Amino acid sequence: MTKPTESELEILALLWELKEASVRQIHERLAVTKDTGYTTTLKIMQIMHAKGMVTRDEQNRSHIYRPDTNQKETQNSLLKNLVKTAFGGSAQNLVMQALGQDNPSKENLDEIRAFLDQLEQKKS
Amino acid sequence: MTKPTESELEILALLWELKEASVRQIHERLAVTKDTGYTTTLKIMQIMHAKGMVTRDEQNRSHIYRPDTNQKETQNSLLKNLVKTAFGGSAQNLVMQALGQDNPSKENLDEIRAFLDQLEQKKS
DNA sequence: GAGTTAGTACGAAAATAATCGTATTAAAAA
DNA sequence: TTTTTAATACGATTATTTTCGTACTAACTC
Repeated sequence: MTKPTESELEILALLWELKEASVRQIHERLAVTKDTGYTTTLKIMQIMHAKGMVTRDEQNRSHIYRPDTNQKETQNSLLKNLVKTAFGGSAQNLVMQALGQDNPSKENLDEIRAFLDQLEQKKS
Repeated sequence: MTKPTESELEILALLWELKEASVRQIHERLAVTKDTGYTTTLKIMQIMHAKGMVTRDEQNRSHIYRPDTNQKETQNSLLKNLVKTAFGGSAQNLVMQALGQDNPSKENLDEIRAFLDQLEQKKS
């Protein structure tokens, strides 16, 4: 599992969200926040396809792409890398930093608490 | 504040940890896990210096480098970026994923709970 | 003092990633 | 049927990052 580049990751995240999409759809989402040409998006998606990160349905003229990269695995590997390189190896440090920055709602907080309880259950 | 590259980040993290270090020291730490030449490490640290990410004491023949990049700010910006690109914008998602992967101890869990309570306090 | 070692400086090459222009063509519209 | 539109393919350029070789020199050793 090779690490996606920054651009690839942006596209992958959209595919995870949308389940499937054409180049045009992806491009329009990207274009909201990023000033990039259509053929650039196309090219990157073609590269992703060549790398096996996505599959595509070529039945129709407009190809439909689907992610073929495990979301959780990829996220974990990125997290692991970030913990290692930027947080001196401490995942807890990262977690607190992320929480502190996010300003979560009461509901979010409770949800995280529930999640913590659940983790603790598993340990026994 | 420009985003450090992957290699720069590795070095920066070591400097955050050590407070100060020579190129040799950094290189020896890096060499444990990474197969890279001494002058490569040197060059990257020179670039970091040129960018103002680190300061250095040139009094002695062997220069001593110190981080001149805010650790928390850098971490936050990296987190924010990761949340955006890989976690569909949900910091909570990232937090849970990180926790689930980390398998934290009872003590860690309690510490995080305390931190959550503290966050909630601040809101009122 | 001569030679060796261990540093820095720095240009340039190599590797990787991102961008875009142009050719081609299928499908839709006129 | 002709024209226009919208899609893919893909080479080539540009930008960025990493790597390394070589020159130079201060300090240490003999």
